[in-house]
Amino acid sequence: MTVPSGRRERKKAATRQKIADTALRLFLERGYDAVGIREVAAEADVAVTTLFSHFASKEALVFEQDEDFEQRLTRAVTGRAPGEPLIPALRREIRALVRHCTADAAAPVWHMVESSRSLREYEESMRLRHAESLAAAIAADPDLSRTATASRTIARFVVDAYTLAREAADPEAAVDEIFRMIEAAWEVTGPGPRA
Amino acid sequence: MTVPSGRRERKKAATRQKIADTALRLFLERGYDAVGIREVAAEADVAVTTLFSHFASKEALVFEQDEDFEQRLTRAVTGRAPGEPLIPALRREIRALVRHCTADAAAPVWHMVESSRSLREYEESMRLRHAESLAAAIAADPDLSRTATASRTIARFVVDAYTLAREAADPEAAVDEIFRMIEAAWEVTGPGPRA
DNA sequence: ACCGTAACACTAACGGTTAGTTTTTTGAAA
DNA sequence: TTTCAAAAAACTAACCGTTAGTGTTACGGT
Repeated sequence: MTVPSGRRERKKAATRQKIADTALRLFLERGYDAVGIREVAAEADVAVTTLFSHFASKEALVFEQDEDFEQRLTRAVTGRAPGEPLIPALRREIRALVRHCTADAAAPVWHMVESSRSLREYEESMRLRHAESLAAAIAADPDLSRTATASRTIARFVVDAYTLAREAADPEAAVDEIFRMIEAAWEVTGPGPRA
Repeated sequence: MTVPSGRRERKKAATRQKIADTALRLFLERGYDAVGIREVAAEADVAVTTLFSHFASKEALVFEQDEDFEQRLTRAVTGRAPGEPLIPALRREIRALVRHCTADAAAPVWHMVESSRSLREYEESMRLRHAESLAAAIAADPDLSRTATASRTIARFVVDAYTLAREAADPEAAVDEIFRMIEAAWEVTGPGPRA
């Protein structure tokens, strides 16, 4: 009953994937802004309303699996080795994420994002949501016990690091440089009373 | 000839102001999302195309004088007293900006911004532009001589401080708390070779 | 075999935005 | 004053993303 037995879920997932694949292909072929929603829907052979039942907006077609990013950040906090300090764990994760998105395979997609104003804006507000999740994870960790403001601030800084490093000439070096700054900022926020 | 003699400029500015005033009034009266562009234009007695020749988007109607913010940030850097260190100057400016926008008079507008998704997103991407300007000002100051990455990072942090402090329970205290973190982050970025 | 419902389709519209074109206003030269 | 170029504004008509309203089909449990 509550476990719809397979076929429906698979068909739905297939439809979603077909839409996302078609969209990304068209966007890369002819440019994000030059391809309309009606066109994507037609090419994927679905109705426009169906497309919007799978994706909240045109931009969301491009950032299909953005929940990965959010989960990887929060898990870098909640799932780090016992006793491991926060900042190195986050640096490791950001490093991996930056390496992944500056890899050659991801280059065309990233170029597309940079070239469209609406995609850039969408990504930024997406990152802010991620920063809020990260802040919640940090604030919830009893080993850290920072103020709400300190948690939110560090979370923002970490997400900033991702965005800034990606755009730097040497992304890996930029991650290190920015994380030295984040580390220092974190140090001056002493743990609260019952550390 | 190349100096259009007054009246034209004044009339243009008056039209712009009338549009902005009308828009803000309607937005506050009935809600940002509930008021359409065609309605604003009709009430201001201008054509829709005229409205869009003065403002790039509906959201821009609300953040009419956002260049103030940008200029105040960059001038806090370029116009600070000789020998005055960067971070205190920026903290002072951010303090003033936060105080200004959390004042009672600004409360209705700010509430409106918070209640609309598109306004929130617009503001965030606006702040990023401001951060880039600030980064340029920092990078251009020979007394500071930091790397491009360090400049951009600190600029982001400072703009983050504004956004985060505004939302904090005690905005003034939050500015101080966040700026202690920023100060520490700044310290670890030693000045370059010819300091 | 039957029914509830999840997935999808279709039509039609709404609201922001822009292109294309034409009219009015303005500043200054002739 | 008349004239003229250009700026400002108007008007029309659309484009595009998005949503509401309303069926229709395909599943899955009973």
